[in-house]
Amino acid sequence: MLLRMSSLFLRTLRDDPADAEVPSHRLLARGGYIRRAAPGGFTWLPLGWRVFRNVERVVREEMDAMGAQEVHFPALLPREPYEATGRWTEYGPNLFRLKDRRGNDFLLGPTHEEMFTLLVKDLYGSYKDLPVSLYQIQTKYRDEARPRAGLFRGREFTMKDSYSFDVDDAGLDASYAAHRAAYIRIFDRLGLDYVIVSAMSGAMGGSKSEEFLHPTSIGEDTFVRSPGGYAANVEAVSTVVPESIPFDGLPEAHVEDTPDTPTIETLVAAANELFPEAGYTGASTLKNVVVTLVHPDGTREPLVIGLPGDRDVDTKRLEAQLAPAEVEPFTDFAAHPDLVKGYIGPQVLGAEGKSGIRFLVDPRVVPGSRWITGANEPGKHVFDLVAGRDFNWDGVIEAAEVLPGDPAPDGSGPLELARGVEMGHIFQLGRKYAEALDLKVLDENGKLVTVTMGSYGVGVSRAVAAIAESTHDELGLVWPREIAPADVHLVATGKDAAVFEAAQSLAEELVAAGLTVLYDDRPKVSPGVKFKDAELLGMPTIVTVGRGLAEGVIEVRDRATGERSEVAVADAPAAVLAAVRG
RNA sequence: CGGGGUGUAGCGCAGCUUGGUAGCGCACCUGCUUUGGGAGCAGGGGGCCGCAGGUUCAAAUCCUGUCACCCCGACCA
Repeated sequence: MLLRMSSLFLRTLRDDPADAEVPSHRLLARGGYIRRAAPGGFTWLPLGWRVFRNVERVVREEMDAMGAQEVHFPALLPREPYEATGRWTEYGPNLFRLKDRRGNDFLLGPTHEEMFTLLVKDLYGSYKDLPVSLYQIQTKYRDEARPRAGLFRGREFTMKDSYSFDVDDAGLDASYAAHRAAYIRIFDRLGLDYVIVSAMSGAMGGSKSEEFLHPTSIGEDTFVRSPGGYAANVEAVSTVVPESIPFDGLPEAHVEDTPDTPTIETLVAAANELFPEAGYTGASTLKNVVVTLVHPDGTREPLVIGLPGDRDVDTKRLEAQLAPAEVEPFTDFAAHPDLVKGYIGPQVLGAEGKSGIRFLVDPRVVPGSRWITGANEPGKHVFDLVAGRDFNWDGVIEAAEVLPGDPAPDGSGPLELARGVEMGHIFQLGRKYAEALDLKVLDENGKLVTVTMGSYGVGVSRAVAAIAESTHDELGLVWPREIAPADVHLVATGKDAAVFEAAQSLAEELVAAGLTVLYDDRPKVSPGVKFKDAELLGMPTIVTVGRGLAEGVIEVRDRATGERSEVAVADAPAAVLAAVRG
């Protein structure tokens, strides 16, 4: 394949687009790879589309290799299947909903669990048909509140999604493992750094879920890792629970005046003034955070979270625990006189308490632990309030923020926090969708059994952005060979006809050998412009035919390392092929 | 969802305070010169000044609304 710059549909920009913040977005726009077409939607230009298809090809090859079969659904889907699983409403405002001319409801698919489940139900009915894994590479639509960072978070994007169908849990484990291995191969081939982290498992009851995160400072997900190899999404981190303490010998609770202590800092200062020998810290206090739970059916319920005062509630962790309910700030103190703003204490909380308000505590609140907390009276706090003796709770919740240095739950050392972007997600769905949509097969005894499923996704368009983000340098893009839009960027400089003839014949030889060559054959363009463009566009090998030709040499340069060498014209094709094929 | 900022040619920006012919650089076209690190000179084409209302003899400019984009925040008991 020969791409001639003189006729390629391409215009590079000298200045960064003002709305592009992250490097990948800036460089992809400047290099003429993508063009913004709508809020959260991009047009792929010829070079960009070549990169996109290369990523897609890697994904497709690995999915095929693991035995998954490719299908293709419409993006425009009817309401009914999504109604059956509750997601028509549960998905909320992120779902693009529309009506046809007769007034029937449709949606633009944000993900396709329902459709795959129904497809298998349509065609298969026996355990002998299973296992089967199906996938598609599809345009997905999510009405994001705030599309961001170019291709990283759009409202239209491309995802490879696959679904496994098995008759039993052992089968699901095998399908899950096969996908996991395929994903490792995919991200290795794409040249993307990744960390496999355990994702939410709690709320879905033991089902397994892992995310492939690409570590980057612009990432939207926070994850943790330990020196001993533990890695998890911050939402999935479980707290190391301290030992319970016997009540014997613990002091009695006592109420103290603590005026003007609206924050934990001021409260700790006041406490240490009252009892200088105690050495109180934020972790000695129990703060009781009120939120409003909004259930999917619209009912609202106040909920109090009790947690050590040195930690804030992590909204993402909280919501992950409470899903599908959503959390909103609590404002309605007027309707709940038992809640004394700023001085809420657990004595009035819980199903058994005076207020009857549900009270969940952090796992660190174990029986026998002693706390300074609100006395349910303005200006007063209670000290030495003992959990399990002086107050009780309705349950335990992992809602406190995870802090650097917290112990890893598997004992592998202190945790560090890092940011990442989700590139892939593998998930044991279990029987949720199969049950909702009644996907059953006959087993070997002729009995109907519900199929168990997994769902697995890779962000294809996002991977393009992540690769650009992770490999660029100050001059421009630096594509890994596997996904570069061309193998070689061949630059002809000067105005000498001999240069263009030599470059042309080299280009033809390389193309004949199977390479894709991006040939800068533009006449009357100065060398500086051509070199800058070559660096911006980021082909892995840059070959220059120019002033060296008089001495019978051309220059071969590696975009990533900057290494350059001169080779004799006659040896050039072989030298370039060697560089490209490593 | 809240706060702040910005919308003027393909890209980057000025003009708006004080209403009166829409400008600059890059890119694009023509000619001449130049050709190893984003060339020079001369000439040229390209604008619903985000959109919709309003005020005015007259609106890019003032007012109202709306949409979009960018940034920050999302709870502090």
